[in-house]
Amino acid sequence: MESSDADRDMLPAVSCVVSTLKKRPDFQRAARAKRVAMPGFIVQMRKRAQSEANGIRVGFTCSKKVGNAVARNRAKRRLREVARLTLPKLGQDGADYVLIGRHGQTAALPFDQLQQDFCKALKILHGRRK
RNA sequence: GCGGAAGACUGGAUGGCCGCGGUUCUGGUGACAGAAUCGAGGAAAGUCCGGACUCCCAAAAGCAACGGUGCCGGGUAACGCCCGGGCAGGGCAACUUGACGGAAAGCGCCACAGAAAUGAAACCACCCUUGUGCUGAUGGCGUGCCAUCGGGUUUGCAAGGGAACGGGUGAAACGGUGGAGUAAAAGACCACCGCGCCUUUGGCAACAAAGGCGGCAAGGCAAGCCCCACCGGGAGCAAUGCCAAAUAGGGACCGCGCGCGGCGCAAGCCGCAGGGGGGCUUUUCCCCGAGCAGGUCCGGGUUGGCAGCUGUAGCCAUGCGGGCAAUCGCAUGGUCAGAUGAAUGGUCAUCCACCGUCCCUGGCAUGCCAAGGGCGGGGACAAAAUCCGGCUUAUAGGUCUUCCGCGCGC
Repeated sequence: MESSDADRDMLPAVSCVVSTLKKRPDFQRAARAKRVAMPGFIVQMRKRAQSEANGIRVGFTCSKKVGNAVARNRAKRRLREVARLTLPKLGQDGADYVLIGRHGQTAALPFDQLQQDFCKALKILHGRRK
């Protein structure tokens, strides 16, 4: 019982490991792809070629427009938490996601709304790709 | 009690759920999993000074240039920092502010105004002398002019001289006030004050006090150049070292070739000359040119990883001792982030500060204060990036200590 539950949770997690984007060229490629704007953030999504990497990859960007270092760190942490809770269930394998923070709203909006907005944004992106 | 001065501290708390980065241990061939433990600040900020550390310039000394500092003494690894003192401003006081060396080394500037802006000179006014207008007497005649002699008390003009007190200008005018003096006056003279010099005393010193002398000759700006004293080579952890990948424009050696002289068959060696080596000089020392059709070896930029990377000029806690203090010495114990698209959190609940508003109670100088309750808002400035010592700037609110002035009571 427990083991089967664990297996069901583990199997997709193994095939869809969520890793972090670290290279500047990856961000630049994602910036040219499709994007959806929400009140708290902007989401970009790019379908990778198969040879590049495995699993879901996600990156976070908060420019100086967001504020000083404290404000940028807080915005980035909330975006990271949203992605961590949502992407393993709803993300598509082989895609790069980039979340961009916005001045004020990313740190101020209620956390529930941020999550709902992210689900909505993913639905729009995935629907458009078909 | 009110008002003020100086200094120190704090920078929300607790809990639930879900996460992140080191280190150690356990399991596993390994990817990894689990457990334990640690995980931002007083400014982590600005990157403004001083160092440690690393590499580069061939080394040392001197000079020049450039940059910095600038009362004195102490502290420190060092500083432009800190402490104590002096001097000068501010404050009734506690206390506080200060690019605070040199203006008789030199250059430059000081607008406007004013007579004059620095070896002084003299516009108005003042005083003296002389002449004259003027005026008196005598004489002449063309009766209001001329000549001669005299006067200057008052007044006008001119010339020469005295003096630099007064006026006026200015930020500033070759000391200030008073006296005596004179034709009028002036440090020309006298007293006190200021200034300069000398001596003595106190102090390690900056400096202060006292006494004497000089008669005053010496305006400000050095944050304009400058002079004097002291300090400083440059770049910075994206330093620097190592490994791997992928590839050429690079380098070294060999070969051909190569200033002069000597030795030698030759290879080569020695000497001299020349050139190069941080701005210059000296000394010491090092290197040897240009070219290629070749051969062999090494390997740059770039990307990734590892080291540097956190343990010490330490820091923290407690105690003792020296010192007015900054701080120093000793003893014991502890040792506390090391990320790199960058961890140290996300979210929810309750509480504690704080703000706004409403209700009720009390006080009175009738719109304020104090206590209680309800509702709403809501956490200051700001996050390590090689590491230390400082400075500067930002900071909601709260806490504590010492001191000063005023009022009241004893």
